[in-house]
Amino acid sequence: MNTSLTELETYINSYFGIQQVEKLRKVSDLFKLTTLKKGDFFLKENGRCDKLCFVKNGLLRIYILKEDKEITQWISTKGYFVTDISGFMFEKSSRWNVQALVDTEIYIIKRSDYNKIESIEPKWFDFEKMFIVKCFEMVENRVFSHLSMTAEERYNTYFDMNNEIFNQVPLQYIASLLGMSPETLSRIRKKQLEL
Amino acid sequence: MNTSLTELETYINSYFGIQQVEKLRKVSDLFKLTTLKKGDFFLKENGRCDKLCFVKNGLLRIYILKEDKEITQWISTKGYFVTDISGFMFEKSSRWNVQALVDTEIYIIKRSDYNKIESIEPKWFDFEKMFIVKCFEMVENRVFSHLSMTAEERYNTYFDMNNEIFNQVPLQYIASLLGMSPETLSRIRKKQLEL
DNA sequence: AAAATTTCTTGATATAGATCAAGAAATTGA
DNA sequence: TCAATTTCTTGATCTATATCAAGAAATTTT
Repeated sequence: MNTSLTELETYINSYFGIQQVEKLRKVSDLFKLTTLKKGDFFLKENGRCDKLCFVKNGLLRIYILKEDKEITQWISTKGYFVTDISGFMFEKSSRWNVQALVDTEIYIIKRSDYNKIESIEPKWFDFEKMFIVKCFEMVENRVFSHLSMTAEERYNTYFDMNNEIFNQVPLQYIASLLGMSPETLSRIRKKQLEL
Repeated sequence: MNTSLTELETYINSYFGIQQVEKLRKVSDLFKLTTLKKGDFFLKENGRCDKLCFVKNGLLRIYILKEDKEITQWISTKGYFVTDISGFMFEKSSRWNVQALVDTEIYIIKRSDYNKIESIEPKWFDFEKMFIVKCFEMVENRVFSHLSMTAEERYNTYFDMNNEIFNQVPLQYIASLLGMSPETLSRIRKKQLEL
């Protein structure tokens, strides 16, 4: 592997395992760079879900409206692949809203182009499967954190992995994603400062 | 599709989408029927994880020991496929314990045989991917339930989908899986009876 | 840069759910 | 079938976290 890979190629390599430079180029050419302004949506609840994106920079919030409350399921930073995976894979409409929290650059691939990848890389199915399994594992860990940790422990774990977003994102969203109220998050953070 | 399919074939058909009777027979022949006595383990934490099983009847509990407490991640009933998915796929050791809660009949497939399926059914990768995506969706829903529901709401949702296991399983395990104490579960159930 | 809006913090209070303890009920096993 | 063990229930109490409210701080808009 030489060093002339683009950022996107590097991520495709590391997430999906494609090795050959030529294939990486062909696959990454299927992605189109787009800019979302703060507040713009990549996906809307119940809307079409025929694309996947990769965050080049900026922040995307995945959330849903439930009984007049916004529940933030996740916040994706630079380097994440984002879509409503089951909407995308099963050609259903999106369950989630995906909205830019700040001006955000994303590489978008349409489903029709996504489906071409297997002809570029025959091992694609295998790579893709492994990728989805990793996603599964990550979500499974989140369930586990709710079965076995306090709010403060969940905060600490999340903070250790994601500290760079705390000065960019309204904390209320992080509170929601961690399953606690904004006030509780605020108090936990205060307590941590005092130590 | 005729009606002479075995139970296992029927499940493989409905979970993975394989249609042809001949292929279903070949795939299901890779599974070996085994009986676990109550208390026997299918997988052990940190043990080998080179097999997947399908529950013919009985109950398997997936759990982990954390700081002297058993955290029950899931209970699988008849019709579930069970393994430590990331251990199985990535050839790592198992993260979970999987133990029979009652005498349980399972069909076991070894990883080496599992890997033969793609030669029987060329579309296997696709079916398998869809299956994993469904698993992902299910776990994602569980996360969402912890972000947006009370203990009682989680109980109700779970009960509606799984009421048949409530008279077979120690309730403490169900409490753990729902992320609440046994006492809380007991009180919620009492309250529901009173309505 | 001031006004308007949104977000965050903090205190007071409420409450869901945890913990502890003990007896009741159910299950297992000799 | 009776004793031993495990599980469940219930009450009392405690605690983590939610809610409400109001002012402070930060951000956005004009």
